[in-house]
Amino acid sequence: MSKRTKESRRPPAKIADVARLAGVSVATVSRTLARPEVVSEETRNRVLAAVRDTSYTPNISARNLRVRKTMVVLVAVPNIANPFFAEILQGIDDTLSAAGYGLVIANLAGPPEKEARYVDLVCAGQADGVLLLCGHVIRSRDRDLRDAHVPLVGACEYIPGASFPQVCIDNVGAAREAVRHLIKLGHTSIAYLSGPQSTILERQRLEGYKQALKEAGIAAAGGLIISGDFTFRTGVEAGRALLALSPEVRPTALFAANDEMAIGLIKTLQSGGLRIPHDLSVVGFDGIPYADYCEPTLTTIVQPRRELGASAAAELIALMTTEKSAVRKDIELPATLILRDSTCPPSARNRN
Amino acid sequence: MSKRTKESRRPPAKIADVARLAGVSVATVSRTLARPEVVSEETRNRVLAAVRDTSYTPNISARNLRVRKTMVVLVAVPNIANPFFAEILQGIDDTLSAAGYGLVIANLAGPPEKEARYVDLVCAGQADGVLLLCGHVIRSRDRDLRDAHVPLVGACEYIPGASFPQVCIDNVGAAREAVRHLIKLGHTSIAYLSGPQSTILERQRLEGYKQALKEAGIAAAGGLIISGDFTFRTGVEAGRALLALSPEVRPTALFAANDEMAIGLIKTLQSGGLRIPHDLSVVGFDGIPYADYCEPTLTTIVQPRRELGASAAAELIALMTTEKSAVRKDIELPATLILRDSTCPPSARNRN
DNA sequence: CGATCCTATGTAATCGATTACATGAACCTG
DNA sequence: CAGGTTCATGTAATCGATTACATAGGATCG
Repeated sequence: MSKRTKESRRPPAKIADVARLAGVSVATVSRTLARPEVVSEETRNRVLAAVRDTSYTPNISARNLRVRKTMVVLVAVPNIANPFFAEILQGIDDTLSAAGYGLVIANLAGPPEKEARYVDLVCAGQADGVLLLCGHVIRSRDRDLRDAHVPLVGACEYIPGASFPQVCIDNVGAAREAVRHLIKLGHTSIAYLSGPQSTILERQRLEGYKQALKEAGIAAAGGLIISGDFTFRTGVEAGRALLALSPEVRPTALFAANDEMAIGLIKTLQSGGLRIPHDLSVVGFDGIPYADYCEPTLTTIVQPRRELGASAAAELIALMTTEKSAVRKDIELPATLILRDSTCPPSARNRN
Repeated sequence: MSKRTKESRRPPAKIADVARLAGVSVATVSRTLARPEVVSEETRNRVLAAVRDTSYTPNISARNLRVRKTMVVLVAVPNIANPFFAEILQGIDDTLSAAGYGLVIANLAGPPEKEARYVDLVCAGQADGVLLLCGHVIRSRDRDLRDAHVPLVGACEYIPGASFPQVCIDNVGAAREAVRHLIKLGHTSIAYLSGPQSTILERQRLEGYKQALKEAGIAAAGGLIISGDFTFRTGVEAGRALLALSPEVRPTALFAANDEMAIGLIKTLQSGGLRIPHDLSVVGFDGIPYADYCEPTLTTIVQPRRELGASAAAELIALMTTEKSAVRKDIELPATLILRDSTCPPSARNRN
C-alpha cells in the first residue's frame, strides 16, 4: 500500500503538497519532521506516509533562508593534492556531512585572488563556520575574519596565541621523540631537514630536534640544519648536499620535518650510491601512505590524520550549534613513532 | 570619501538597507547588480557606492530560493586520497568556483550509505549538476539519477552508451601507444598488469595492449596478463609473481594499467634483486607526480588531469546554463607517453 | 459546572532576494 | 497637441520553508 508506482513528475514536491495529501496544514508537516513527538501518533503516521508517497525533501535554500544558516563550512587547506591533507579532509568530510553540513574547500594552492574570494564569502556570512588547516590565511586577513564573527577552528598547525580552539598533535614532543630514537640507536651526528621557516609547524619541529640533542648532551652544530620547504624537490636538493660531503663529516642520521622531503632525500642518496639505512638513517614526519611503500620503508611519526580532521570538525560543530561559544578548548591528539626500515645503528665505518 | 571606517555591525546588510541608503527601491538595487546597463548612470553610481559602504553581499539562500537554483554541483570521486583524482579535482574546482558554483565532493571511498545519501540529495534537487569521475554510481542508481533530470557530465572513465557528455582521453589508443613503445625497443615478451576487471577503463587499456601486440604479430599468450586492481598492493603481488618465474620465461617488459601498481611492482622487483629497466622494462599509466620521483623514474602515459577536470566542469556549466540541453558532445583530450628511465631495450641475457 | 490548563493543530508573518507588471516622465511624430 | 514609444524606476507577488501566536476541544479540579 505504501509502495506506489512512480508518481515522480518534474517539479519536486513541496511542503504544501504533502500537507494537502495528508489533510493537514503545512505547519503540522513541518513539525512532524522537526519534532515528531509533538504531533499525535495518528497524524504523524498520515504525514509520514504522505512524505513517502511524494518523496518529499525540504528545500534547503528555503529552510536556510528562514533559519538564517547556510549549513556550509569553509575548509582552508594549503594544498588538496598533498596526500597528508587529503586524508584529513576525509575525516572532516565524514563528520561534517554526517551532521548535514556541506563543505567548501578553499584550496590555497590555487591563484591568490581565489583565497581572497573565499575570505570574502565567509565575511559575507555565507558560511556557518571555518576550519583552518594552516595559519596562512589567518595571518593575512586576521581582523576581517575575526569580526565576521564566524565560528572558527584550527587544525594541524598550532598557533599559540590564537583566540579559537585548535586540534593538533604535540609537534615539539613528536619531533623530540623522533630524534631520541636516533640517539638511542647510537647516532651522535644527526642532521635536520627543515620545513619552510615561516611556519609555526617548522619552528616547533626544530625545537623538538634541539631539545632532544640538548638533553643527550649533543651540541647542535649549526651546519647540520639543512633548510627545505616540505616539497619533494627540496628533499632531493638536501640529498645532493649530503652527497657532496665527505663521508667523515657526513651525519649518520637525519630527521626530516616531513615524509615527502625524507623520501626525496633517500632517493637521491641511493642513486648517489649510499645505502639506507646503513650509511644514513632517516626518520620522517606525517606518516603519509607512501612512507610505507618506498624502499626502504620509512620510519616516521604518524599523525592520526582522519581523527585530526574528525575532531576538528566535531569541535566546530559544537561551536556552531552551542549558544554563544563556551566550548573553546584545544585538543591534543597523540602521534606515534612507527619504526620501519630506514633507521638502524650507525655502521662501524661511520663511527668516529 | 568612499573609504569609510568600519561600520560593520553584527547583522550583514540586506538589500533593503542598500536601497534606503541609496534612496531607491530594492528592485533598482537588484537590477543594478544584475544588469547594470538598464539603470541610469547616476543611480548606478549611487547604488554601487551604497553597496560598498554597507559592504553588501546578496544572501545566496534567498537568491537560490527565488531563482530555483542551488549553485552547487556534486562531484562523485572514487577516492580523494588518490593523487590522480586530487589533481582532477583541482581543475574542476578552479573552473566551477570561478563560475560561482560550490562543489560537494562525494567521496565514494567512504561508507556506502554515504553514497546513497549523495544520490538522494541530487534526486531531491539540491544540486544543479553532477560530475561523475567513475562509472560506479551510474550503474547502481542509473534510473533514479536519470529521471532526477539533473545535468550530468562524466569524466575519466568513458561509458560507451551513456546519455550524457563525457570528457576522457583515448584509453585504448594510449595503452596501444605505451605497448608499441616497448615493442619498438625490441621487446617481444610483454606482460600486462591489469586494473579491476569490472571497470570499463580496464577493458579499454587491455584492448589497447592486445591491439599493439596483434599489429606487431606477437601472440598474446594468456599467461602474460596479471590481474590487479589499481592499488599499490596488487603491484607488489604482481612483482612477487614475476620473481617466482625463472628468468627464461619471465617477460622482459610490462605495461601496468596505472602508475601506483607499476611503482609497487618495481619496488618489489628491485628488492628481489632485479634491475629496472635492465632486467625488466616497465611503463605505467596516469602520470601521477610520484612517477617522476621514484627510482628509476617511470615511463608512463600522462593524462592531462587538470584540463580533464576543467573541461568536464566547463561542459557541465554549459549544460546547466543553456536552455534545454543542446550541447551534448564528448570531448577527447590528448594523453602523451613520457619517456623516462624505466624502459630500455631488452638486455642480451634475457633475449632468446 | 465554570474556570483553567493542556494538547494538537491551524493561520499568517517572516527570512531576503528576484522580477512581472505598473507607472510616470520625457520624447517623438504627424 | 493627442497618442504612441521608450526609458527608468517603483510596487508587490513570489520562491518554500519555519515558527510565534491563536484557537478549539478535552481533561482536570475545586
